[in-house]
Amino acid sequence: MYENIQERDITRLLNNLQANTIVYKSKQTIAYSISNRNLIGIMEEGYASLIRFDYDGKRTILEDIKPGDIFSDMFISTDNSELSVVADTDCTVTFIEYENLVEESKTSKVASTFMDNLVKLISHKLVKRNERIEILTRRSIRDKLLHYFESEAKKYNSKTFNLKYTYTDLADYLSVDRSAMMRELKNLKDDGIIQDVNKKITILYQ
Amino acid sequence: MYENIQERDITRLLNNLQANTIVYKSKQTIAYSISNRNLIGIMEEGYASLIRFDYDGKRTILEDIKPGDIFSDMFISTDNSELSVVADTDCTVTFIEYENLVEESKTSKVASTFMDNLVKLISHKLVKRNERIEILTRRSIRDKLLHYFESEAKKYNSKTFNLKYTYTDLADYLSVDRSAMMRELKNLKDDGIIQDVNKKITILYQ
DNA sequence: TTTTATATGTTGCATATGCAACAAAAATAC
DNA sequence: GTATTTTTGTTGCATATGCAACATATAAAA
Repeated sequence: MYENIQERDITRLLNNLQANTIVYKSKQTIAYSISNRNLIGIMEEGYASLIRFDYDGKRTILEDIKPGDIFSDMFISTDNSELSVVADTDCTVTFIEYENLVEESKTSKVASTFMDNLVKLISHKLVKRNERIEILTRRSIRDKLLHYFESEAKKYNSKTFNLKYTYTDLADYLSVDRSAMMRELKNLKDDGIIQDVNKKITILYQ
Repeated sequence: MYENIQERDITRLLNNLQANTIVYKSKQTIAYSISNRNLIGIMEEGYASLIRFDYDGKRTILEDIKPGDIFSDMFISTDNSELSVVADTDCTVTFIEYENLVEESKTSKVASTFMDNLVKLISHKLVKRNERIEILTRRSIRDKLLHYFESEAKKYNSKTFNLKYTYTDLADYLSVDRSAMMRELKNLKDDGIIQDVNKKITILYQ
């Protein structure tokens, strides 16, 4: 979020924007704090997840939030307020008001660069969502798994990579029944299409 | 895209940004023109769709582009280049280079407002993607249909509304087999959960 | 108009997948 | 260290759903 901005300019900008920094403990819910209006949270330290909790207890991971990432109620539909940001580790978050940033950007080059970074981060989120949709639109669990594996392989530029999710979380991400996914994973191994030595996946074809 | 900007300011800004306007015929593919780098297309007139074509001929509508909407290669993953923007009607599109806009925004208030609008439009896209994911993560066709219907009902603030998709396109949007969807639609009608008088849907419960 | 293309509506069939219900292993908390 | 929670691994069963293959209706093109 602070690309191409000098350390001291960051401090001055955040001051001007009346940013405030809050520390959260692991497993705390951060979302409630941003449920008002047009607040942008910048993850300074720590990791969190954007999660939807279903009426029937099912949960879906929508996004992994890493240091430098942002999150905001601006990106969340008003309808479905069941979305929340949950800290996976202890977190430090800086909040700024978007309208303040816009005002500032009209007179400050630093704030303009900040807006530039903002656009790029949101665009990146959009790309990630498109990838997720890409996977979710596959009709079978096998297809979903293979597409996920292929996109990970492409990302790490290697046919072998470590799963960054537990199987339980992966089933959530792919939005399929976990046991059915485990079964299909076994099928893929039996068919010699992939190798899976505890969460180190290797794609065997081509 | 031009919210809060005066007509004459728009003209001057687009000039400064060396924007160029292209007219497309219905059914033409617009995407190829934007496949270079960081070009933003502003839909001035007409309608288009962001579509993914599968290797096996399946297609998925990712987005409906209306007048005032934007599209860009910035929002599209580099991996999956099978995404394309296809004109549904004759279209007029203005293209600007994002980097030009950023430079301009450092010295021009009008460009800053433009950046503000850009952020809001992309955020809105993100919200739409979240809604799509919200629906796609439902496990059954019935659940997908009901969630789609409920979100439409909420949008129009009425239990009755007209489907804006053909059934074929709706099946694409929900990413399910069309015939299976038709069957489930019939079940929902038979069970007295919805009414469907050619594409005028009414939710009957509550 | 006539022709062609696209959308709607329906059905039989095979099977993929959700669900429930476990046991065992691993990780985390105390 | 022990206790507790979470994750992994597996299976039987019922059925929802993809697929193929139609006929008909509607819309677009000629």
